[in-house]
Amino acid sequence: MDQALRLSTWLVPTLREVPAEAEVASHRLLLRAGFIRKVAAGIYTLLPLGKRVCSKIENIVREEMNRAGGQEILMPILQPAELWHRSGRWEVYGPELFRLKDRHGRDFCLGPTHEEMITALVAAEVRSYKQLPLLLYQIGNKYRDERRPRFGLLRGREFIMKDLYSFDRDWAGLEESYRKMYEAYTRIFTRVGLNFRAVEADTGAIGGSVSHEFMALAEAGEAVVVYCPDTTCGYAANVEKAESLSSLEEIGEEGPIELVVTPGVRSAEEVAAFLGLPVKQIIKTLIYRTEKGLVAALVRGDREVNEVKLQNHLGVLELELAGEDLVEEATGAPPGFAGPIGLSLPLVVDREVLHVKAGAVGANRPDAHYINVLPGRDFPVQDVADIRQVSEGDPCPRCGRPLLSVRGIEVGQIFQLGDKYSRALNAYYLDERGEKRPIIMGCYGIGITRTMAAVVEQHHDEEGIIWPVAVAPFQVLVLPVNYEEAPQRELAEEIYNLLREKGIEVLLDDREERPGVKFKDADLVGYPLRITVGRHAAEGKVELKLRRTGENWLVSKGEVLEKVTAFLEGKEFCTG
RNA sequence: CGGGAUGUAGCGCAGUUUGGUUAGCGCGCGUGCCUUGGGAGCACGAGGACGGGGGUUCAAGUCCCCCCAUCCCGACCA
Repeated sequence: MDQALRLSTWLVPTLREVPAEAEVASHRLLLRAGFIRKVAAGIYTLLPLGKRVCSKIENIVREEMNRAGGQEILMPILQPAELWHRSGRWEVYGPELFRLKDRHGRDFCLGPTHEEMITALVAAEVRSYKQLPLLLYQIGNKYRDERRPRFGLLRGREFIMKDLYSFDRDWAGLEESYRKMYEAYTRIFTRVGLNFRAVEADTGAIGGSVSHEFMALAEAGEAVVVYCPDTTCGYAANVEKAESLSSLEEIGEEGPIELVVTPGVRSAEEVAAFLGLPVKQIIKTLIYRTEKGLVAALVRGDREVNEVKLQNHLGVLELELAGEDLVEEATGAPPGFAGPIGLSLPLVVDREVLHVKAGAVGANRPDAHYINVLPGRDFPVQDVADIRQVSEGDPCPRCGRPLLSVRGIEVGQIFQLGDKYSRALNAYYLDERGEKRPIIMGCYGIGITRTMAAVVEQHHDEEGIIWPVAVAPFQVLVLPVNYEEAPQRELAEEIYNLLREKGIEVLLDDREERPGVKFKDADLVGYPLRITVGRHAAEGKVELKLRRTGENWLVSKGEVLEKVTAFLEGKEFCTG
């Protein structure tokens, strides 16, 4: 027989008080409801209920990966540095890679992702175009030594991820694999009950060209998404990647450049106010430090620099605002007075800056700015790029409508990688004509544990979690109000056994607790359906209560199975 | 990594400013009685040596130094 699903024997340590460390809803509730416990910063144990939810999500993912033609494998977490040297990422990945040595002093790392390992596998095993396309995936632990783990399962250092890799003969094949995965992801996140949006994304450290992120919409999300309100346009992108129509507005009228004294006036807003100019007429000069040296980035005063775009444009691994001392060394003035004129640093000019005809810029000396500065005449504009951060209200790059913005949790990301890894790790095949060609790859990740937290972010109330049926740890809780009273106990047991036999995931709260405690726990844990066996037990009647709406019905025991089944199948649920 | 804060019982906190009996409170936990439709009540009880190390002092949870851990705010990612 199956294991006893009796709450008295399960480890479900609910907490009445909120641990001080928990900030966001999912973290707080998963701790309080007894789903997870912290082991170290960003490292958690999944308790029985947490493990059940996680398995539910994994199974949905597995079904959809299989449906899309994926084959499940399992690769080691421990990876030899050798593989990472070959792709060049041993250096590129930086401190986020957990590194360790074996007893012989050889370097290893804990896998944050598996492009190297799987490409090496495929390189060794795949020779012919007849073996392609190939979709391989796994579900397992991943390790990233995050700068700042936080929010419980939302950003851990150890987490569970599904990663699938596609191997195709050419780019057309890759696009087909990518499309399949896009559809599979849409099905998965719909099935787990998330309100999500697929958006265009930057490719970051993984590399590649085209990429989409799947964002669960939530205030706790760390990502910001902009999207077009016109659904037929449908533009949506991570702000890191988002573009906007450039303003073509010409600002100011050409005139002779002039030096003005601006004591203590630093920020674009201050400069604009001091000079009596609109902020957009200021040209901001920001000094960045990279591993290749300092660079200056120029944007309009009313814009912000998008550091991801700038980083990609420059092709550098490290990019951060230069400190005060470096700025002073490079410009001869404290921050706030940097400008492009006479500056001996590479200049990256945002394309909107070209339309400023009489800008104000720092003079690279304390307490002074130039006005009537004309780009191209007064400073060189060889390196022009889109480096501005898009924000809400900016015009959609496709249709020009004002963009909206929301916060999201990145629960999945898909990439078209191309041949970056196959060339590095020697994954080639022979085509029909016997010619050697690189395998064209894609990779596709889903954060399983993060998805679990995202579901909680979207499905909870003051009392606790409200699990969607598809991922609930148990679908039904049978709750005898007083387990010591024979009629209640017997009826509860009867219903519990009946539902179990029918394959319904049911848990019996057989604890000798007072009713209030049981009710509070039931709401906190978030079972979608509760069957209360109480004062009507003697008449053979029980109450069904929906966690989501709070609705409840008194039904006789003969009707229970039908009602429960109808609810679980998502049919109309009524008193009948 | 930079900035801010915290570390006292399983959880939440007080005590630290102004060193001084035996370190407290609520919840939780154990036993008993009582109670049983929204985290009951009474009684008894167990549990910490104050994140770690060093120092000052007759005396340190309290003052000083170093270290560690955790959380929050900024630059990265599933």
